[in-house]
Amino acid sequence: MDSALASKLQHYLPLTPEERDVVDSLERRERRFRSGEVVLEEGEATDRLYVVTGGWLHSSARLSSGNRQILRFHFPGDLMGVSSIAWAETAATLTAVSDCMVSDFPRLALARVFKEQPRLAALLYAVSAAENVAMSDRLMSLGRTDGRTRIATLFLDILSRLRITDGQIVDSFELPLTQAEIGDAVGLTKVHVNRTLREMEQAGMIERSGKIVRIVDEASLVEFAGFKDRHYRIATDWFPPAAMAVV
Amino acid sequence: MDSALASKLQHYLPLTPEERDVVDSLERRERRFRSGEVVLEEGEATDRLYVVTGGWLHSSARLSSGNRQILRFHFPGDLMGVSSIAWAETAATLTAVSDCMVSDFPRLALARVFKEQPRLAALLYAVSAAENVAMSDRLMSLGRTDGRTRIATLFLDILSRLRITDGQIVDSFELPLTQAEIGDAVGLTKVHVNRTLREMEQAGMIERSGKIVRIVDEASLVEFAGFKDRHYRIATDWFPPAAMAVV
DNA sequence: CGCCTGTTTGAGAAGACTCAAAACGGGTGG
DNA sequence: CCACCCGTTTTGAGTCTTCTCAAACAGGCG
Repeated sequence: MDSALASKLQHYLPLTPEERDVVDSLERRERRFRSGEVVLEEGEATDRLYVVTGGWLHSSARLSSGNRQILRFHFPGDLMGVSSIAWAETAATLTAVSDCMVSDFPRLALARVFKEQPRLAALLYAVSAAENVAMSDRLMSLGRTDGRTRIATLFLDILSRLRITDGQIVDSFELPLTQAEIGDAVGLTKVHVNRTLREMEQAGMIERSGKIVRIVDEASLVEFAGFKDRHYRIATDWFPPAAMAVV
Repeated sequence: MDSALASKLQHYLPLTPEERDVVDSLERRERRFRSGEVVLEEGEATDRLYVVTGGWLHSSARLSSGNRQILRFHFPGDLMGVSSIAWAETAATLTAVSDCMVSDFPRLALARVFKEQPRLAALLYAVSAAENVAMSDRLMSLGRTDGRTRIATLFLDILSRLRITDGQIVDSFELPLTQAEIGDAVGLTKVHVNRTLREMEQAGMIERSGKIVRIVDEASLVEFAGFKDRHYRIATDWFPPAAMAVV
């Protein structure tokens, strides 16, 4: 019954009942996808946005060379397919990483949010700004650090984002990605990912068994990778007041 | 007298007089910076946003290793320092690339936009979404392509963004960047940038004289780099109607 | 003229890539 | 319960791109 988007937004700001209603109305049409299934293909025409309500997905794009870059991972509460806000064609392919649930709504529905719930609109804008900064962090990671640091950063990012919706998680998590996929995310080949993971394990940074990854000493890995958590908090003090209830 | 932000936004959507007033009110405090000057330092506390009203700037961040990554270039009409929407501390350093003009306003001023001009707020959101996609493109570029392609992509991006405000520009532009700065933008060393530029020149992709760069055959360079222009158009058809004038 | 910043060139090293093949592991059908 | 299969992980060897260190070379400015 709990809307995933609402619960993510509530993490930042307690919503009024009216705001909740509006958010909930964006999550009516829910669909289930199996691990590996494609929700939306790059280049497809769409005017819809997608919300993760359970599981993981990623968005990726493909180069003419055939290489693929994974652009982002999406966790419960995340808004996906944001490019359809600005264009009629999707910019990235959405693929289910694990079995997952996704609901979608037409971008037209956002008009109501902007018109009737300015505070909620401001929150969406702030979340988008935060995502922009998180993207910048990844840019730094790919442009200016070596393989080991890139993978460390990826793991820390996943860990911190899983924690937003799952308070249980302490120092390990299940990573439903192949090494080839990790490579597509951090800009390395699968072969090099393998060697690097191995090195990191030997160096005592991580432990692996099956698909479970354990971060041995998070604080020092954060230090090593220069990791910054961009999702935990955002400023809400400048927002306009919530709309009055129409009584 | 023409507000730079307004004129960029008008490029996407004709603004009502009321909308224009609100936008113009964000550009009152204008300051001048000389090439190389720092407008805002990474980590500094701020609650302000910045608008480029003339010239170029870039935002960058520094790794503990001392390496720097240039995250974005900013042209007239661009909103900078967007991280202050979400946090009290700046995430990136803003530096003037050329002599330039910048105006700034407190993030609190955005509240009025969201409250009174929902259509304008939607436009800002859509622009932010488009920037997110542009950032994804750069991620692909750094993660999955070689030096030559990265530099080609950078040049094409600059060219197309300069054209938005300067219709004159055809196939060449002044590049006020050192090779070290180009390297910081595309994730290469200055030495390698030098060699790559030289190669590109020999291959007949570009011509250089002083700070002027000429793209010899734009269409085939676009093809070569898989470049996509993310700034020219955005969809506005889902926006809520403009607020009525209060008479 | 000399200095400073930026560009160019050289040479060797390192990180990451390619191609290739072997080992592993979980799932399926006999 | 075993044998087989397929996708994934691991390992090996050689290559290429990019980096580092270093020094020479412009060009503008006081």
